[in-house]
Amino acid sequence: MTKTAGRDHGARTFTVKGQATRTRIVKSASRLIAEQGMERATLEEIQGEAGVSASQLYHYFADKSALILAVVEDQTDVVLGSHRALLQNLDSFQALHEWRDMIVDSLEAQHCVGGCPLGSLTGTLAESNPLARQALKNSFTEWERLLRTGLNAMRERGQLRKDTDTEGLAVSLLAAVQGGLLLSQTRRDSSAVRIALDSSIAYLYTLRP
Amino acid sequence: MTKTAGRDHGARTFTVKGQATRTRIVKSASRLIAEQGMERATLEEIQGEAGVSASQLYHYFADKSALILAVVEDQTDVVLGSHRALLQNLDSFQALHEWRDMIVDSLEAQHCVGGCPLGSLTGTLAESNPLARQALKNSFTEWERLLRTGLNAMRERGQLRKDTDTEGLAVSLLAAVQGGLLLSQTRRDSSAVRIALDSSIAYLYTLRP
DNA sequence: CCAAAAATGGAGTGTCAACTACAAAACTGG
DNA sequence: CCAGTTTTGTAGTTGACACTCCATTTTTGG
Repeated sequence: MTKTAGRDHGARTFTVKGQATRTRIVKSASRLIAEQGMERATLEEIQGEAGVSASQLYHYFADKSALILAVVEDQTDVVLGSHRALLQNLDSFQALHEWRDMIVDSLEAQHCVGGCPLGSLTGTLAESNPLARQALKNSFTEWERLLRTGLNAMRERGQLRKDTDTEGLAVSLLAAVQGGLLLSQTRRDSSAVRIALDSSIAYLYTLRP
Repeated sequence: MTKTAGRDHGARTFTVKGQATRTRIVKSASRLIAEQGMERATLEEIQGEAGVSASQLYHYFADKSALILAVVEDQTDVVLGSHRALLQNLDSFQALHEWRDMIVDSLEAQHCVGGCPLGSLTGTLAESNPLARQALKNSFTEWERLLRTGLNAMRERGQLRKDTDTEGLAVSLLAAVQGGLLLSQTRRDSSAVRIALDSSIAYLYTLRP
């Protein structure tokens, strides 16, 4: 008979209070990692930020890399959530510009610190945490799918030529977002991502029927 | 009278042998960091890779962050060096395609591991090491300048319209490189960066006179 | 060739962060 | 209301890793 309390991290059963605590930990970890990088975001600091003790942290996560995985999932939900709203009814170039503004505005809201949460996590985790890399790969694939779906809708509505390669364009747009955010993060200036997106959109204009 | 041997890391004087050792350390550090990320690349491991002792490492570098700064400089030289050759005589769209191939080929040569050394370093250091961020910012600025100069040359040669915004395009191209490499690194598949660059170049084609 | 400086060897130390042990408190469900 | 379970507190332990000390060897420059 196994004592199932404490560190059974297989398929856990949490109370509402427990879920709240778990969420608080993940959100705190996400915030600290985005704001000051993985190295400086120690578990102790995360505990302080979340207002929990070490035992609580290990009650909800097997180890640090499990927490990191939860952070990747959380940031994926946050980022893709904000994009989904705008990309699901991508019916015009106007909507595309609004999408660009959302990206630029949200970067400026954090004063260009952190860049894209998913992009930054990739930089730190891609070569050190295979599970996280896989999760990030899936996140980017889904993001790309959102873009492709939106572009397909525009194409169906006759705003892009029928032979438009929406698959390739989705990758290009995502690359422009990521590259632009990386440059803007480095420079603490949102102009890079704005310019990169404007170029990508300008290219789309040339693909009108 | 100060004993200037050992850990005087202000303005050092090295013998050729010393320089060689220092270089060996930096190269080993660059390699390990690129291949397995900052966290897993401990100083001990770097010592092993370079075949030096701890005292040697601290003979040449004040501390780890000084070594990291040297790594940023080293990778900047390596990356920009390979681009300079191709961008300095950017005289045609053909040359632009060769530039794209160089990027794709060099990523494939390392099996898509590490992505862009500078981009990955940014992901890990931007929010934890202000000096490194500044150095990376300068590196990207110089990279952008190389691109702009190349595009200017193309414009002068009449391959781009006279009113072409080479400044913005340079940023866009750099973003496409960085974003594409990030996605390719995550997927271990070079197609993303190839597609991103092809789109950017396709846009340039629309800017011919 | 010989001092002075530079380069290296080897064996540490201190700190910090991830992780644990164990028990008490607070819930939950019947 | 009570047994079982989940949640939390306190006080550790451990190991790794950045960094140091000092002696010794090698090199340099005059």
